[in-house]
Amino acid sequence: MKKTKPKYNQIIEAAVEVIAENGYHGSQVSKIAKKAGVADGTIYLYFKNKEDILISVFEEKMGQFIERIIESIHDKQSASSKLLTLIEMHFRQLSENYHLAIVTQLELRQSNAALRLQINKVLKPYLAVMDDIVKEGMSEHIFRDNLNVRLVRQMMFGTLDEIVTNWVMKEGRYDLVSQAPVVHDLLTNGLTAKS
Amino acid sequence: MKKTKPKYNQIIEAAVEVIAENGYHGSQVSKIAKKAGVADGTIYLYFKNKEDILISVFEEKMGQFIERIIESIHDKQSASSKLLTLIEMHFRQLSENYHLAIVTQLELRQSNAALRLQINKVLKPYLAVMDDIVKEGMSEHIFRDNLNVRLVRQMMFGTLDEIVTNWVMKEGRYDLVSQAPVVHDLLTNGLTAKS
Amino acid sequence: MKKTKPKYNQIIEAAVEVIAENGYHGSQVSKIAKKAGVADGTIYLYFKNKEDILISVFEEKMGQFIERIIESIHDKQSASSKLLTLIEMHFRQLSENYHLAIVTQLELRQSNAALRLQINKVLKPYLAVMDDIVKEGMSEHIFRDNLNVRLVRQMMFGTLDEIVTNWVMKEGRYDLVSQAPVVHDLLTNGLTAKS
Amino acid sequence: MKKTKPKYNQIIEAAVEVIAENGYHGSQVSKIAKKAGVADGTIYLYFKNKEDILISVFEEKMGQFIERIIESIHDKQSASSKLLTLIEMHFRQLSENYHLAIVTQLELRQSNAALRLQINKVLKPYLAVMDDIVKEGMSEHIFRDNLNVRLVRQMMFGTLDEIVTNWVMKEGRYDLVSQAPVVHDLLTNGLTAKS
DNA sequence: AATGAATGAGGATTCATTCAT
DNA sequence: CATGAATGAATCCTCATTCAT
Repeated sequence: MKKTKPKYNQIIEAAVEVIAENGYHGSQVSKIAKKAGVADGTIYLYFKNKEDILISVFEEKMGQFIERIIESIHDKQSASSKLLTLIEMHFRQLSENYHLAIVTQLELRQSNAALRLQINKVLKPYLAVMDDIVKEGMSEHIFRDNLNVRLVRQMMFGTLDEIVTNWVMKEGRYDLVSQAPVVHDLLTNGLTAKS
Repeated sequence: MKKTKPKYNQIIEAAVEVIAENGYHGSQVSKIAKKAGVADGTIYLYFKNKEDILISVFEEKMGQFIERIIESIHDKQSASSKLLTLIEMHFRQLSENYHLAIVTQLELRQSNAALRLQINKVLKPYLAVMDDIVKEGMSEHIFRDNLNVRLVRQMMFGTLDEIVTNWVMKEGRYDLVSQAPVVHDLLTNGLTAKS
Repeated sequence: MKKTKPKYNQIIEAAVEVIAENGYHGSQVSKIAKKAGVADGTIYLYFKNKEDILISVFEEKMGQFIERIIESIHDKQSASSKLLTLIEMHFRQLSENYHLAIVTQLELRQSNAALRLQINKVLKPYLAVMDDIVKEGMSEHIFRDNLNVRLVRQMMFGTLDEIVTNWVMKEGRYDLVSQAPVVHDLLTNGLTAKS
Repeated sequence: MKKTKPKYNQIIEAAVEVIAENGYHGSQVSKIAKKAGVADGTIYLYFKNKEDILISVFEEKMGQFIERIIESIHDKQSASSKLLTLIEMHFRQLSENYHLAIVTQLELRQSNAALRLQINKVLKPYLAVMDDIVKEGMSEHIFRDNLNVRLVRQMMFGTLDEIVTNWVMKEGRYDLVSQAPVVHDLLTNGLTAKS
């Protein structure tokens, strides 16, 4: 049976809340400790340093984020429906966790180069999922067979990321999930009018 | 006639270089002053505070950036060729100014929420140009007539931004400008195979 | 009958090693506990606090140190030969226990004033032995009869201490014990040429 | 004309007082700054870090200390009278500056290995003066001609150092300078009764 | 206009000690 | 007796900004 590490999770959850509320630079370790209900020093029994808290937050949360997306698209039949599901899940998960959305879209980007390298490493599996969908669509002949996978994936990720960031900066005042089909349509069919 | 304000420009140019070389957090006001060849205190005769330097850097540089794009697309006939030109110019200008690319794609994003609001304000005219192209394409019936302009523009900007950021993080080791036609094709035609 | 208290001695020995290897300020209680093979908390079943460990180290080690010197000089006939033996034993014991020498000559001196008062108390019997030799020499008329015992003892101890400290700082790269006769000669006959 | 660097000297003097009063570990940078009448940050315009303050205190004070001794013995005729003067000056200077005596005899020894290396470097010229006196005495045939200079110097320095340390620990309750002739006599003539 | 010496607020981290088990 | 997870106080240094010259 897996040990639950309650303190570790308390600190992770507290960090998300504190960063979302106070911003990256306003999030002192003592503030996170207080919110987590532990002593300052206890933080350092579970994390190497402050940066390690942030990396761990991202790893834990993105790990779940990606797992759920993989699960959801698993039983979808076509690359196209997989893409739609991915977009929906991407929007839904961040919609349903506004604090996390603030942290991933705004605050975590204020980190330094070293931390961003770690973040990119965590993102890799997600980008690989996108790559797989593109490749699958190509072999299914649903997508064009001469696509530059890297560029397509950058379009996909860049589009989703920018849309969520705008939504967060508008303080989540409109519905994000309902836009998934439109985004899916734009990505698959482009701007051009059908002749 | 506009005064040339040589010190002002010296400081702006110094700031771009210092930030590109030392990163956002390694760029102390004293370092910028030294590179600009002025005393620390002189900075505060031209800028309200450190944040004001950064905003001004972005305003000056993005101002030129956008102006040149507007100029370039001015004589293009169709929305589609305007979009291609915009993509080319976006890639070309950042390709040709690697220091600026580092600053806009990586370092300036480490700033706090307040600064990023300012940055978004500066970006507005650029986003408006994109919106206009989309609208023009719709009225020309080159693009579909039921496009959600905001979402399309977020797809466009997100795509370009993500592609340039990846290029910067790969240290500019491949050619960016030559990818413009492919990106244009992806945005206009999407992923789907032509029937 | 005295109980052997194995843990107590384990901790004392571990402390000497840890301090010699890591320096006074690099010797955390947890490090000593680990080397001794006990839990951190166990330390506090045998010692009042960290300072108490250090005092005890000094008491135990200096106790043996002094005992052996007293034993060695016991059967010597004259004050002069007692002095020679004391010098030899002082040098020999620290020579043969380099770790202890580092601790007594360098590391323990980094302690605070309170701890040093304790250390001086432990040294008292050793200084008394020196005083006795001086007094004996005076009553034997081997030494001058008007000596200021305190000053003489400070000269003796200061000389031996400085010589050993220099030797430790030179990392024990030369033989210490063989210098005992010269030091004995200097102390007894001084610098002056015989007429 | 030499610039007086008033702030630098203020900080040095403040450091001696603060360390003498509060001990090495009780001397926070902020306490030194306050006593010197400057802001905390000003300290760092003149010193690299806290350790650098301590090294500088020792350099400045020992520099003067040694200079005055060299000056005083300059016109003395024999090695023996030079030695007497050196002892007197050593005792006098520390007698007259009790704060400095506390710092050099007790507090500075609590420093780490790195700092002690620096201290030894500063002491070198003083030890060289002692060496010169011994050599001079040997060539004058006032001292024995087969003396081990290093050992003699260690005896001299160790003796003076131990005597001053004892005096400081007895809180300066007796006169130190008046003991110089006795110490001089002990060093030159040793313990042995004249036949 | 220009200088640059001086300011002083602010925070991550360590480690001796405790106490529930 | 023994454990070791948890505690929380305590401090050096940086750097944006000011202001007397």
